[in-house]
Amino acid sequence: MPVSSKTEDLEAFLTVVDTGSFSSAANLLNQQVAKVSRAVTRLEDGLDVTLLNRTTRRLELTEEGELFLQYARDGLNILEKGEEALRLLKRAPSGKLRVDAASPFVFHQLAPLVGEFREAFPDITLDITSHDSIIDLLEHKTDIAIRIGDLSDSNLHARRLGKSKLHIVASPQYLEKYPISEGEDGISTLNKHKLIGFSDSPSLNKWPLKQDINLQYSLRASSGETIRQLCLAGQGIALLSHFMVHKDISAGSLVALFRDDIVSPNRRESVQAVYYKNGAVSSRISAFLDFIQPRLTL
Amino acid sequence: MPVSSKTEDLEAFLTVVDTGSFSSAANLLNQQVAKVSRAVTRLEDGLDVTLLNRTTRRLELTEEGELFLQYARDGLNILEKGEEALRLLKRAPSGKLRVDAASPFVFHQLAPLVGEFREAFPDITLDITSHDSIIDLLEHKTDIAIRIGDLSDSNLHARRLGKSKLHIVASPQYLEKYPISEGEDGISTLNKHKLIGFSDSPSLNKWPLKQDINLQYSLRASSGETIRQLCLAGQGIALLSHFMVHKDISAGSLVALFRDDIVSPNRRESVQAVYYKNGAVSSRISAFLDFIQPRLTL
DNA sequence: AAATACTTTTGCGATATTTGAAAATATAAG
DNA sequence: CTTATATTTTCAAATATCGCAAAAGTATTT
Repeated sequence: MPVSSKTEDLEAFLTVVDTGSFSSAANLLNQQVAKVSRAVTRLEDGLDVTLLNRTTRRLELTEEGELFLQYARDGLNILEKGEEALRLLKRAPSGKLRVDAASPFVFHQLAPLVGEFREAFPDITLDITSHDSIIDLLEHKTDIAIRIGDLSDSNLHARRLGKSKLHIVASPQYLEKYPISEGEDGISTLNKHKLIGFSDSPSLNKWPLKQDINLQYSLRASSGETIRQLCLAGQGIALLSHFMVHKDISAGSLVALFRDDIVSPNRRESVQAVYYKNGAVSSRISAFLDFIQPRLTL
Repeated sequence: MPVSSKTEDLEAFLTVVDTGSFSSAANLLNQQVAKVSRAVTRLEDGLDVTLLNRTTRRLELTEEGELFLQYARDGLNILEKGEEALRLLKRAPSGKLRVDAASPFVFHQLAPLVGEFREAFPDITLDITSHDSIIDLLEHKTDIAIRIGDLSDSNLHARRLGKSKLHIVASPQYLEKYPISEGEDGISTLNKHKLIGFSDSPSLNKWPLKQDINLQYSLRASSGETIRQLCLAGQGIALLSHFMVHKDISAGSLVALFRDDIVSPNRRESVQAVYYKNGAVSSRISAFLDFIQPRLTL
């Protein structure tokens, strides 16, 4: 049997009992007296009992009212506690948070932030996973996936964390051995070089060049991190995201080839976080994203 | 802080969790799927939290949903128990029932029924009171007042129990000593007789005579029962309700004077029960009235 | 890829409920 | 009887809800 009483009406009933009158209850609830009156009447009609015997001067609980009052109080208190628990949960995020991202992103971006994040949110248990391909969030009980590049349509919510520039890089050692012109003409000589590409990822192998060149890779790897290592080891030229190589470039262990205006000027991969969201975003999720977004170097 | 969740929405949420899908929940609740969907969405919006991560194929409680589920279940269960308690209370009436009636009515009508009533409703504790004047039900915590004659307007509900004929009576001993003509002419001689009237009750002293005679009482009493005793003792002629004297008349200890057509033919006092009623009538009240009404001899 | 089968969500007109303000009604006190 | 105060009712306008159908999402099969 379903519960017929509405919480609003129960609330009104309890307040009337507590304050001893409809008008003071209305005052306390910041409502019209008429509304309170109607609420109690509706409650009584729904329950098919008289809860309060009332005149304009007096108010008395009937025996039925007395009986029901206890239940109404307890029931509402519990619901109220439930709502309060949710509010607390939002205020001080806690629980398990599973984040999935490509391993290079974890390695270069997420891992360095973990320590600080855990200090800020000690009640959140992080679980960082890396999968080769795009995963199903529900199936892997994953709260957030960080994806680079275009999203396939889905009913997930996405939040853009930023854009990462793409660099064409090689090590100084490689370049010393196999020099390449830094000018526009250098691009057309690319296929004469040792190029390193991604296994099974046509999109990542499409370099942002003005000229449409069908690049020939003499070396492939499935992980961007492997490709970076190969570059550092002087194995060739590769296209890698800024977030993976900016330190190497600063340190001089990798060199970024070509000026922006020679390759397609605005070639940037967008970095996005996707997550389920029906109503509000879980506090864990927003805490995490709010935390990392300003700290990322994309 | 008031509870924002509506019981209907909570109910939908719980059913969805229990059945594992919106459509089966809708089926169980005999509602449209759309309604269930909207209910859960409304709940989530109100709480500003995502309770269920759902696709068309899968359904999973979020951590927040898991947390809130417990409270929602408990809260609704308690409210449900409250409503069930009220239903039980109605089905098997119990508790205190305070009935007020004029003492003659108690004496002649109610008292003889008490035994049987208590057998039928062993959980009802009867408290029968008699007050001289019309009482305030709330003030005396009285559930039912039985009143004879016209009611003054009030916001009480009234239920007519029947009408009681009025008899002009005297004892055979009195009549032997002071004979009176049974015909129409006898009425005009009334003021030569010893008449017994009510103290302080003009209405009860207005006899239902065709002729408008200003009756002179040589004896008065405030209680109808006292007047009856005085009549039985041969102290004079009085006007009394059928319910008070029908046994005396049957037994021959009192004589009803004048035929109906000689006094005003339809002079009957209505006997009514009054009680507070906002929504439904308390089960005690209706049990009592349902019980006594067919058993009264008015 | 496209078709299919099933589930949830959304759009929308029709219907029902709720609302605020004022008027009406009820009660107790002067 | 009047007054002061409290509750209920009335009524039109604003909101919300409902049921249906269409749309969108998801996973499996063709």
